[in-house]
Amino acid sequence: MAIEKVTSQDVARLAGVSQSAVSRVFTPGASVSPAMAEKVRKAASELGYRPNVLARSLITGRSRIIGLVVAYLENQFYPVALERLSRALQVEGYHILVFMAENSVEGVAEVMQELIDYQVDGIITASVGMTTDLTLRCAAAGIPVVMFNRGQDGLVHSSVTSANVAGGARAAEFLAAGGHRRIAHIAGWDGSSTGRDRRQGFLDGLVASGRKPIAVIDGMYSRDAAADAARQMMALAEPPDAIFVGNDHMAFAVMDVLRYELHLSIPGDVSIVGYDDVPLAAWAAYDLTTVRQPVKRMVQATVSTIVAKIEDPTRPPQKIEIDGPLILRKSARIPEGWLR
Amino acid sequence: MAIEKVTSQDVARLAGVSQSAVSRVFTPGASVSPAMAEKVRKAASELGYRPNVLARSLITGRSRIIGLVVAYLENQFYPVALERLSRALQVEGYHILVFMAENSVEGVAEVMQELIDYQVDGIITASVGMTTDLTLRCAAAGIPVVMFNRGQDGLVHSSVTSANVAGGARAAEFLAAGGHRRIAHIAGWDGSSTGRDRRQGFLDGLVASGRKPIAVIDGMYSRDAAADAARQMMALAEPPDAIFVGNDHMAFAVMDVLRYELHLSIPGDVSIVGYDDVPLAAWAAYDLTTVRQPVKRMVQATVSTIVAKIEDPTRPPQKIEIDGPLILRKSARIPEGWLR
DNA sequence: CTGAAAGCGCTTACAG
DNA sequence: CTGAAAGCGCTTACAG
Repeated sequence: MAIEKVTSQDVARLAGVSQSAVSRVFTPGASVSPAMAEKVRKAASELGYRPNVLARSLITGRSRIIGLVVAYLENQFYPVALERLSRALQVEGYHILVFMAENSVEGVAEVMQELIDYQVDGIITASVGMTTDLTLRCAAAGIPVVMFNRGQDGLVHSSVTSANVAGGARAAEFLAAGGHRRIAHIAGWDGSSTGRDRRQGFLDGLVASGRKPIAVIDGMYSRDAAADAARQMMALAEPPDAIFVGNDHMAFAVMDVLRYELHLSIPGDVSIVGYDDVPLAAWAAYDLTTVRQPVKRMVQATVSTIVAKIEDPTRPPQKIEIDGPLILRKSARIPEGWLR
Repeated sequence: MAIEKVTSQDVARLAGVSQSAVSRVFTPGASVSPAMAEKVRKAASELGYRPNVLARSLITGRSRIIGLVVAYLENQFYPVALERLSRALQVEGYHILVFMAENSVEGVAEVMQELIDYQVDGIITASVGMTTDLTLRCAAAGIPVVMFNRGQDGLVHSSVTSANVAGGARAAEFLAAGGHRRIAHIAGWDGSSTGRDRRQGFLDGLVASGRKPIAVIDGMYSRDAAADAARQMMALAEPPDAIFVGNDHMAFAVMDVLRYELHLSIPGDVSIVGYDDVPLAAWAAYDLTTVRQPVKRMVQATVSTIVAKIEDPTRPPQKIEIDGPLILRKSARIPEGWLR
């Protein structure tokens, strides 16, 4: 049933040339005469021959596989990024091998091991915290790593994030300018750089406007945790009139609690600002004012960084930060005369 | 900087045994003495050795890579399925190589070619229509294919779907029992078996209740197309009082149009029933009554089917259909005494 | 430009 | 149980 695999040998035989010649025809940049190329291509297409990428990788040391380590896909930001990353990488001749990780040290360790087994040319991590241990092991194995949407203190790996501190500050400034008096923050996971940076930027921004948050709770990037945080905050004697939420995914949960459990109006009773601008944020049901993460440019930067590093392993790691605008929609009161 | 790769040779040298012995220790089922295993493992862990999966695949003819062809990830059903597929396959020792396809014949053709280049052990397609051409080429290359959430007329490949005809019928029966008088359908893409089957089941179910739909429009599994369809239907002299929508992703768009453009109440003015039961359907903002696709069981069936077929290529293709319940929420009037 | 040969890192008969 | 050897399908110096 299964037709025999056709190899460069078979093509060589049919074309009446050496096997090396066949290989050269399929190796960009190798020197072959037009006549040879012609003959070989004809035979190849007759047999339906294509080079075995895995065999090639054994000798070139390049698998053209990029490992993507990701912990969960419920937050719409990640599927969107995955789709874009995959398409952009395909254009460069790479493909993504998916590794779903538990967000635990052992989970990530196990995955890293498998990544190495598959001889991936590079690793992109998304939505995973990586410990220094693993970081070092990758460096030891000589595999370039780019952290997508997560930063790192040291300068071991490259990372691509949006300008989270600035974004958080922008949210603060906006909410302050909107005349809100009791501003709270449901933060992104404190174990992540994005969560910490957005919180930091937000608090700094508030201070710059001469204010302080009335409450800050870690929402863990989880719907349930964020919903609980919202309930807690709204049970305060003086509940917030504005909440900056660490990402859209949590903001949706918060909005659901405010509207459908507490029967509050948004932004009438409480203004909500999110972070990410996932497609769902633009749907009428939420219509969420949010700080956009420029996924397209983040993906471009990620792809070009990792490709460059694969081609030249001596390249130093880069920290890339891309600024994103505040997208005005209907979930937060817009300050008079606000022009962005 | 990049530490040298450690090979089975290196381990053999350190352990003072032959390279084949090292290989055997890492080959499940090969015969090695406990003493040998002990020695080799010690040397291996000392050097941080792990077998090169790609080199292994060259000789075994098994890459332990499954190609996943998927067209888009905006519909939350697919990221959820991707995550579950990936985790389940990881347990079986496989990983997913992602191929984002254009939903065109050429797009899929190009992708199929690359799939073969990477020597994938099997292919799972999701959200893609495949033409018979490609179908045959895969068979020719001897690569097992399982179509996830899409059926096929012939019996060339295996497929795993939910019981779409039955599901559509269930929706019809439910809406009819709810006493709706003007029932319409925004159908899934007519080019897909799921879209056609759900429509067919729905129409049959309506007939069984002695009714006919007042309108049927192809929503193309697209938010925009579905929204347009909703606008068209609601502009009718006698607009529908219930709409069965071919999947949740479109149903959300329809609900947004009804509520926020037309200021109608759901289910007060119009009942909505969807299909899939994606996580978002349970969120309070939509609270969508929908026919569940049992993703977990569909994934299990997909994984076991493809693994079995890889292990025994003579296995005949299978068509697996898994029944899913109607999940009652708040977007559709519940008939009195309705007990499921 | 072209071919013969070595070798990438493994697995797997084949002897012993 | 163990080792020497062949070979998976390629790429790439090395001669010519």
